[in-house]
Amino acid sequence: MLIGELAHAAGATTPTIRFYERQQLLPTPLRSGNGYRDYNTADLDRVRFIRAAQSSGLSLAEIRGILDIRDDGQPPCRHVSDLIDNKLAEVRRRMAELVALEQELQRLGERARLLNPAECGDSDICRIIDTARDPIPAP
Amino acid sequence: MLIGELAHAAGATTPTIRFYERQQLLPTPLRSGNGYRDYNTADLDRVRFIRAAQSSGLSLAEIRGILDIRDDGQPPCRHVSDLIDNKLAEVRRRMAELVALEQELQRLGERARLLNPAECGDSDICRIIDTARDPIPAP
DNA sequence: CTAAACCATGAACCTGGGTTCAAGGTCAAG
DNA sequence: CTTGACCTTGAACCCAGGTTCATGGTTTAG
Repeated sequence: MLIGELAHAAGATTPTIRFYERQQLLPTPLRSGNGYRDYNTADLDRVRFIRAAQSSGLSLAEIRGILDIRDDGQPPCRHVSDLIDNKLAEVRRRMAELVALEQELQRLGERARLLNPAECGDSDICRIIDTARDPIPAP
Repeated sequence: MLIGELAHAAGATTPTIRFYERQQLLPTPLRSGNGYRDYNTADLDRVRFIRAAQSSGLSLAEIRGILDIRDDGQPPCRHVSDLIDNKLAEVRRRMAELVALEQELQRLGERARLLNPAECGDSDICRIIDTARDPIPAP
């Protein structure tokens, strides 16, 4: 299989495959007589695995950790399971941050609606965002 | 005010203040006789504004947009209001992505619990993540 | 025979928001 | 008069996950 075929079949691009090789995510491939990389279905499975793991939020470094265990001849189940638990906790932390950010933005949006542009003096940069002189004129 | 005092008062570091200056977020400051940057309270307000806007999820480029309008003598209310609305939509998109990711990770976590490591052959990389040969042995 | 469509390599570049480094000037206290 | 804590500059570096570029070889269709 040529590199372009591999890339296409796995939903990646040719430079990305070479990049994965440099990052030790893919083994040094065989070469055809003309010097072209020659891939097999195991390589395709591997790239597909990388993309699947990536779409589950794993970083390339974490994926390499899994592949290294596999290449060592061991089942990576335990490691993967821990990785998933940690990632889930991380996703939940990030979601909590986004909820807080959403609330903050909603607060700012309401301020923007209550605030009369004509009342914005030159002394502040933006009374919507600036919380220093906080109070808003009573309606 | 010295740069270190400004940084400290605004909750930033000295290199960050210089960085903001390079990024045109802060005007070229006055210099004291010894060549030191000399800041006033308007500068402090400005840095505080930048930090407040950043903590509401605005990028430095967006913040510069607001400051440019201000420096132009106009009230940036309308622009800021739009920015906030867009940012809110973006945060909600990102949250939806994270919810999907959370579900995916939960699914993988359950798979990990159902899957018997002893059954993981050498033929796959990791049956928890790999969805190719999906079915899991009935309990 | 030539043009298109592949492939090869190494190196540089991108985003964002800074941090770190190297080499040197300034100023107050002890 | 020296030590330490400031300040100055430009340039390089960090993270991740690639993309882009320059230059050149190979193969296939017309």
